[in-house]
Amino acid sequence: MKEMPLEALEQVASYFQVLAEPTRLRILNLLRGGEKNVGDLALECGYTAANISRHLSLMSKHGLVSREGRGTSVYYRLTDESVYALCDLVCGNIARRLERDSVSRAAFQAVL
Amino acid sequence: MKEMPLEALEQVASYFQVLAEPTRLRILNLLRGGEKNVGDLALECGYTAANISRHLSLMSKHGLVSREGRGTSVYYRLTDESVYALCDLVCGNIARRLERDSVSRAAFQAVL
DNA sequence: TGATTATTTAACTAATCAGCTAATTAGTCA
DNA sequence: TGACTAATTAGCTGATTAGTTAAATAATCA
Repeated sequence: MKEMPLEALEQVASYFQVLAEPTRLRILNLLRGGEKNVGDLALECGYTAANISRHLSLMSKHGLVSREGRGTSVYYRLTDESVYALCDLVCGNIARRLERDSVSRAAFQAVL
Repeated sequence: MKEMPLEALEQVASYFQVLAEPTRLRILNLLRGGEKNVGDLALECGYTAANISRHLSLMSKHGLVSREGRGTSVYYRLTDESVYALCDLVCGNIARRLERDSVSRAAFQAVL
């Protein structure tokens, strides 16, 4: 059994924190289709560009997305696809819990 | 590309939220060694039993840990080990980011 | 240069939450 | 039953943060 130093726990926790927000998950999902700029993401999410920009900035800081300015716009893309593996694991865990709790899985069948 | 319904995003986000806290990660790590009761976990973490109890209650609600009362004590154990797969993926992502940023990986080598 | 558009940052508000202490509940045993 | 121990819950405080609007910063083009 490894002893996790506090600093490592904090880094792992802050990474999970980035994923612990529906709007950021939505942005990541939108980026499955390829890079998009801030304004387009804001429109698709129905939030202000300022808000989306802050979400993207946080995700960029944690290395989930990469930034590239072209013209007056800034395009973001996924740094790598491993984030989807995380989400798939979580979806699996949630589905298993729902199954254990004998609750309808209908809401997640579309996702899995 | 799947369209994630908002409710699903919120459930995934709230699952990540459970993992986005150093004390809860520490508890999960302590439970690698097998079940423990609230008081022992509180001692090992250096927090009050009230605090640890609330963390355990949240994790139990999300199906990460299972509760079993024996005598006057309540023992918690991991529901399954899949949570460690999540943490390993995150550790890998953090390590890769540190590598990209040309920063020392020393802090994580003990963990990987 | 100035005008225009896109993004970022600053400052604010409301909501959430980790920690605490104190009170309450639950289980054991004399 | 009452005394005792363990766990949970209620209520509080300080810190964090997702959203907003407004101001500031880039980048292009006339």
